[in-house]
Amino acid sequence: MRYSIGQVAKKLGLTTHTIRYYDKEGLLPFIRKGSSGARVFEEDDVDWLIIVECLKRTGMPLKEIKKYIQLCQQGDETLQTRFEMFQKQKVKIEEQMSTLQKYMEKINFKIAYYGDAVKHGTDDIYTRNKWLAAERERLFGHK
Amino acid sequence: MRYSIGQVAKKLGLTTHTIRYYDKEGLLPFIRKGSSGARVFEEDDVDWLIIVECLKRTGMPLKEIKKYIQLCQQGDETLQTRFEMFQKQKVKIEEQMSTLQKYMEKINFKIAYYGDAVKHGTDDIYTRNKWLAAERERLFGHK
DNA sequence: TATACACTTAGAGCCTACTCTAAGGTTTGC
DNA sequence: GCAAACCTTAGAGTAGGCTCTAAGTGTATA
Repeated sequence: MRYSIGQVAKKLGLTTHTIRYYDKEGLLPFIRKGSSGARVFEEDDVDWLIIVECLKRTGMPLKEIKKYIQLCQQGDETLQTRFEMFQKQKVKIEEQMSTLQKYMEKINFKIAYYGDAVKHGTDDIYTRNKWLAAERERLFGHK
Repeated sequence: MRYSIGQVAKKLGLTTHTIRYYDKEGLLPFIRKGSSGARVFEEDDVDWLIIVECLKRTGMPLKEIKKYIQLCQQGDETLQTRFEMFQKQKVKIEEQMSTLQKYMEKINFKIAYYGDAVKHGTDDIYTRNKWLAAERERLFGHK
């Protein structure tokens, strides 16, 4: 199966502009053009774009994704490097998840706080921001 | 306890430039200035900045954070709105976590793939990208 | 008193990642 | 054979979020 840029864009939730931009930036080096000059996406190219999306959405800058592509193009000598790259990315994702978890606790505190405040019709200065005060004390090391 | 902009920056892992930028953008409307014109951070102001960081790091644009501040300044009538704002932010974080989880699966697949490839010293085209092929088929609806 | 190191402002510059426009070529269906 | 709906390029513009500079003021220590 072969796909046009528009079909791929639609399926992956990107715009055709964005995909062409990625191509211009060297992120899609394997794409061929048909006789009319239009990009033809083979299944492998779609798989590739899915990986680009995955790396981008987990916080890897396009420049670094490009480096990965260059590693791929250099052949089997870079397999170990590529392996390590994905291991690092995994650690990065784990960090992001635990960071999100940490922020979730603050948000939950705020929800509890505003839940109370809404119930009483006003901010309760006595219970206000207990969690935050604890966090500030942790950062600054005193009460 | 009172803090200078430099002390706060160091503790929160921001630069003084960034904090001044936030102030300029209206994100720190409560900060007072000392006799020499320097910003004086009270404990409440630090707590406030911690919340700004929390919202920003969980993907809220500075503009929207500013709207929250404006709600805070409008008093008790906006308590319900603020409550809902944090509830929405919680949902957003949950979505981010499940998205990360989804991408983590792809990364794990790639790690397994490269683990194999490193072991054999070359890409194995037979097992290559099985997961990705499945994903592509899911998106495009055929084999 | 000198020197270092804070702090201040206004405003320019930068980076990433798009996003869009203009002008045009190709393909598809009636 | 022509309109609609694709596709192409080069390149300009935009948004968000900093990041830095210049020029200056204030404070603290030797």
